[in-house]
Amino acid sequence: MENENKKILLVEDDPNFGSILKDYLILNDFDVTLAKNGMEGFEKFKKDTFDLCILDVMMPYKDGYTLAKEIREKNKEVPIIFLTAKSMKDDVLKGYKVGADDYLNKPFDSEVLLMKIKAIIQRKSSEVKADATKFEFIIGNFHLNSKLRFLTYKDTEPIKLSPKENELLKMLAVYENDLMPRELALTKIWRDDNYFTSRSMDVYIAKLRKYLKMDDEVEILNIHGEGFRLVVKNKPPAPAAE
Amino acid sequence: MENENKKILLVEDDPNFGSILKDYLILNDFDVTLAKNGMEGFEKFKKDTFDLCILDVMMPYKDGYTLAKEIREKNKEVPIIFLTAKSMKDDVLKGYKVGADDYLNKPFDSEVLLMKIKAIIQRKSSEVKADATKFEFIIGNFHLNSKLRFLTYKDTEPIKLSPKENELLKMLAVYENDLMPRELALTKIWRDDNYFTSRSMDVYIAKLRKYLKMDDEVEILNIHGEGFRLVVKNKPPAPAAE
DNA sequence: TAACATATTAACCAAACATTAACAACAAAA
DNA sequence: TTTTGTTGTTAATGTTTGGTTAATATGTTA
Repeated sequence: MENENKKILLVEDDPNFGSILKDYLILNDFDVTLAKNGMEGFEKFKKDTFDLCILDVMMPYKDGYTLAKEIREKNKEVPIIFLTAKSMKDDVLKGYKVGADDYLNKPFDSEVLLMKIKAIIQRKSSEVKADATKFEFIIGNFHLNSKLRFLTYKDTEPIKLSPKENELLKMLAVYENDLMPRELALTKIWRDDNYFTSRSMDVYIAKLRKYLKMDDEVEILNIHGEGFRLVVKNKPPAPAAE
Repeated sequence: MENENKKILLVEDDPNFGSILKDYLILNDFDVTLAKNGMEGFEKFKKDTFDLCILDVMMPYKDGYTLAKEIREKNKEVPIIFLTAKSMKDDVLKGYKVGADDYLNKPFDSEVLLMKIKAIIQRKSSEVKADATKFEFIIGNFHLNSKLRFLTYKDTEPIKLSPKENELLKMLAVYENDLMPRELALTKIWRDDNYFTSRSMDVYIAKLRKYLKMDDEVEILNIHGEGFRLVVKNKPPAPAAE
C-alpha cells in the first residue's frame, strides 16, 4: 500500500477524537504517533523523523501555532496541517504565516483529510526540485532562471521578470501539468487570500500568458474555481509518477 | 447511544473471558451474541446478520481462521477482528489474508478494542466510497481525471467537466456497475436532498449521458426510486492489478 | 389511469475569470 | 530635487462558466 511507512505526527488533545483519528489513519496505512498536547508533541517530534504533522490548534500547555513554530525551527520542510475550530477564520491566516501547508475546520470529512494528506505528501516528494536550491526550469522552449529572474525563449533576448511574475511562474513550473491551487499561490506568494489579491493574481496570470504566447506548446489553463495549470504539450513520456 | 443496535458476533472458547468481554461490550451498548467455538459461531452467524465479528484464533473444533473463511464465503463485507495470543506475530498476516479488518493481541486494553470497533464500523459504513481519494478512473474507453476535471475518450480531445459533473461522474465510477443511491449523491454532492436538488441532479445525469454516448459500452441506467447505475459492458479481463 | 419519478432542452442569473488601463508607492537616475 | 521607471494594486469592463429553475416530455408503479 502506498501510504505504508509514511510517518505522521498527530497532536490532538481530545483523547477520543485523537485516537479515533489515529485509528483511521492507521487503517489507511500510515504510521501514526499520537501526542496529546504541544509539549508532548514537540518531544516526540524531536525523537523521530516524520513525513507530516497534523496539529490541533487549540491545546493546553502549548497550542498548535507555537508548536508549529518550534517544529519549523528544527525542520523547514516537514508539511504541517492544522486542525481548527469551524468558527475561527482568522486563525487560518495566522497558520499560514507559520508555514502551514493546509488547514482543516473541525468537524471535517475524513476523506477530505486523506485527500489533503495525499496531495501534500505527493507534492513534497516531487518538490525536491522546488526546494529553494532549484531555480532553473525548462518550460517548453523557455528557460526560466528564477534566481536572476529572467525568462528566455530559445535564443532570443531574455525577458526580465518582476518578483511576483517570477514567483508565480516558478510555482506554476513546479506544478507543471498539474493543478496549482489558486489558494496556495495566494497564501504563499501574496500572503493573503481575499478578493483583491485574487484579482491581482489574475492580472499576473494575464501577464505571464502574454510572455508565454510565443511558444504555442506552452499554455496556462484555468480550472474554474480551483486554480491554474501550466501545460506543456509534446512533453516526453513523463516519468510515470509513482 | 450510537452503538445501539450494532450487532456483534463474539466467538471465544474461554468461558470466563468470553462472558466478561460480552458484558463489557453490552455495557457499551452493543448487541452481543456469544458463541463458544467455531462450529457454534458459524451456526449463529448463519441465523442472523451482524455488523461485526470478533473471533478468537485458537479454539477447539474450528479455529478462528477457518471460521473467518467460512464467514467470508457467506458475506464479503462484514468486518472481522481477530483476537490472537501475544506471541504469534505471524498469525497476523495469515489473518489479514482472510480479510480481517484488524487483530488484537491478548491480553489487550478493552478501550483499545472499543476504539477499533468504532473505527471499523464507521469505516465500513462509509467505505463503499473507499477510493474517494483516488482521482483517476477508467470507464470503458474513457479516462476520468477528477483532479484536473476532465474526461478523455480514447485519444480525442479531453472534455472539461464542471465541478458537479465531475463529482457526480466520479461517484458513479466509484460505484461502477453497482447502485449509486440517489440520496447519497444528493447529500454528498448537493449537500441537500429535496425536490429541486433532485431535479438538478437529473439535469446532470442527462449531461453525463451526452458525454458518455460516444462509447456504447458505457451507460447510466436509472433504478426507479433508488438511484443510478453506471454500467460498463465487455469489461476487459481486468488489469490484473492488485 | 392517476400519481409520481425520470428525461431533456432551454432560459436565466450569479460568480469566476480575463484583459486593459489608471493609479499609487517607491526607487533610480538625471 | 525633479524626472523617469518599475512594480504592484485597484478599477472598469467584458466574457465565460456553472448551477438552478422552468417548461415540457416520457416512463413507471400501484
